[in-house]
Amino acid sequence: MAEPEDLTARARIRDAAMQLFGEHGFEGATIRGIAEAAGVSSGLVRHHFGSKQALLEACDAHLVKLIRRLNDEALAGAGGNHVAAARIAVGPYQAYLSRALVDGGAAPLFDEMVRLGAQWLAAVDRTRPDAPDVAPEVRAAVSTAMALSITVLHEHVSRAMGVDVFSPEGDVLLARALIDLYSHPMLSAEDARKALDGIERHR
Amino acid sequence: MAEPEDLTARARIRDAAMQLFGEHGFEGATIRGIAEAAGVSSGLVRHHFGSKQALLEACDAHLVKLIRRLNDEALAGAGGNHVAAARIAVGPYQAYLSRALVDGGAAPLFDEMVRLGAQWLAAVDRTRPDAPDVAPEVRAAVSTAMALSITVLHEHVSRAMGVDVFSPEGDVLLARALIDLYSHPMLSAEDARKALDGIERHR
DNA sequence: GCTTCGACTACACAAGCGTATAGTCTGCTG
DNA sequence: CAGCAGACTATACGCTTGTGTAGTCGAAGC
Repeated sequence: MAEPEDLTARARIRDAAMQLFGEHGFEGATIRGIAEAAGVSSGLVRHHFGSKQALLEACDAHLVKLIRRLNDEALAGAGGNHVAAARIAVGPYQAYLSRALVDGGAAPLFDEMVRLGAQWLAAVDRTRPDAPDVAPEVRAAVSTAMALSITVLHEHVSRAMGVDVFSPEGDVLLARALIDLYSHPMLSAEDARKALDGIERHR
Repeated sequence: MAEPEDLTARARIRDAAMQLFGEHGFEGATIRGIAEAAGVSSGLVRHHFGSKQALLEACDAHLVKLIRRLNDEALAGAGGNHVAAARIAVGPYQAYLSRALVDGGAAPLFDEMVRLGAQWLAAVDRTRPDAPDVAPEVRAAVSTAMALSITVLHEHVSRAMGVDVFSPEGDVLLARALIDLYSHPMLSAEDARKALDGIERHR
């Protein structure tokens, strides 16, 4: 990322807003605080973005653009390893992503990730012996949420793991844990059948 | 749950606070709004809880007590089916749970869920052929986060699934999706080995 | 050289916030 | 009956908030 002093004031305000929105939430962050963090007057924030709500929307749009670019890069580069997808490095914007998802502002972003996940799922399904029990988009929705959970709950995951998941050591440990979890089914075939029977009986 | 008019004013205030904190976040919710939702004056909120911060802490404590009770019931009743654990029905408090987790207030709650998950994981490990690659507490942390992701991101999961995950139909669909996902490894043994080699090489 | 326009600041304003205080009402205790 | 404690309300006080307005400054265009 560029040095702060190299960015235009508009970009500096947006970056500061994403950090403070992520830290304190939309209501918790103040225009004056954002302006100070960006090194400008509070009036300039209004001059460039019009209102606090519009500033938030600009941040959302910026995040979508950013993630889309990261997605394209990852798709072109790593060849679509989905273990990496669970460790999305949105750099300094993780907190903002979490807030946006919980506040409900990141809906288009989530939907796009589901679309990407469904694509990959369809590829895996072709090499699968038994027919899946539920529609691909449903499984894609659930596994997308699970992939995002590491980012959204990174604070708690880090505390429970004893290492910051976004540090180099934490990243390696997390990757190994994900590989282990993803390569070992938590339910045996008979357990799955029993669980399904339980659902049918329950209805 | 009891009817609102049967509860003491203190309990009504706490319930209203949990709903509004969950809906609008800590800063977004107002004491006056909470008081109105509870049908009392704003002064009474202060009389019972002292401050907004203390009210939040009382809500956190109430949630911990509530989840602990639900956990005990589920453990005693269903026999420890962990598919059910991913569909924690915290009733009308789902939104509050999500906020608390993202705001960082629900740390003890998350930790307790990890402890419970680790316990169950240890049981599964005993019937596992190969030795796990990473420590149980790490895997427990990751799978706890994944289990919670459905609740935290329920809005997005529901939208992507086309059904509200907390409705009866959505619950069944979600359960079947989880059983399918949990009984089919996303990574084959060789894929896992390749991924692990990739990590080693990368270091 | 004068005008124009956009970046930018300083200051003012009304509204809403959490908090504080004074007081009322009710039921219990001696 | 008096006294008191606790639930509860009404109202007020600073303070911060988002927003609005007036004005400065510097560069580009004619």
